Amino acid sequence: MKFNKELLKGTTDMIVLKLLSQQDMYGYEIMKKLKQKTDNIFELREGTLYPILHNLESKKLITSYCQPTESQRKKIYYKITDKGRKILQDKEVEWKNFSEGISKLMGGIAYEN
Amino acid sequence: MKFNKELLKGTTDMIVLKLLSQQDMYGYEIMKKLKQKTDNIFELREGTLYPILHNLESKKLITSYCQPTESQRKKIYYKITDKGRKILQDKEVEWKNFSEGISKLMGGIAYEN
DNA sequence: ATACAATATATCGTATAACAAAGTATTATA
DNA sequence: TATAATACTTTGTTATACGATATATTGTAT
Repeated sequence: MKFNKELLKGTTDMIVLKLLSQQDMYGYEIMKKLKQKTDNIFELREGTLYPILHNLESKKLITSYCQPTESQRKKIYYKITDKGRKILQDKEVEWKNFSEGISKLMGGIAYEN
Repeated sequence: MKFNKELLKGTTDMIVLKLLSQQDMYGYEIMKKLKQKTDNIFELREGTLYPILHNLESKKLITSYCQPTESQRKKIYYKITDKGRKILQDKEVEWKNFSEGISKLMGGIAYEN
């Protein structure tokens, strides 16, 4: 990643919920999709993503199911819930407030006090 | 504050350096200035700010001095160094990359995959 | 005059969260 | 047939913001 990983804190739930709001996905797919969508700028590692998914599920913001398949490979699909979409909206507003605040601070003209 | 405090992580050094790039200030003044400049949206508490100032000073990004005064009150003024200004620029670029990445993800149109 | 709020700095313990690393197992490829 | 990629899990580490508490000075209200 091209930035301090600390910056990511507080945004991961929003990112995962957003991706799942567009389509159901399994964990590994989310990792790949995030990298691909952001030209490798954003990345969530296994040790970060899977605990997040378990946590979101425990809060009923997403649900999981196993796609019926002929292979032995375990794939756990996740689907965003109505509650999840609501929380996603809240988090988007929160992010907007925060990033606009930073912009105001950082983009501020030198003479303003 | 009107947002998840986790969002602040990774941005505090940048914020403090930015404020000090505009004028020398003492700790308490920085706290007040930040609140005032952002209409109470942003806030750094003592337990956050003072350790940050000590840390930035240990890294030579800021220096401190005591303004000569008739009062007994201890006020430690901080001044950004050339190194501090350089690091501030780096952090601003980092923030730009990060926030643009989030925008791309969150503002993305639903049909894009 | 006297209590209380605001100013000013400091530090310790706590909580959260992202990551690295290591582990297990399946499927595809060289 | 070994290796890489896929797929999920868990444990320990690290960074960092905060709450709480402490100390002391200065200003204000009763």
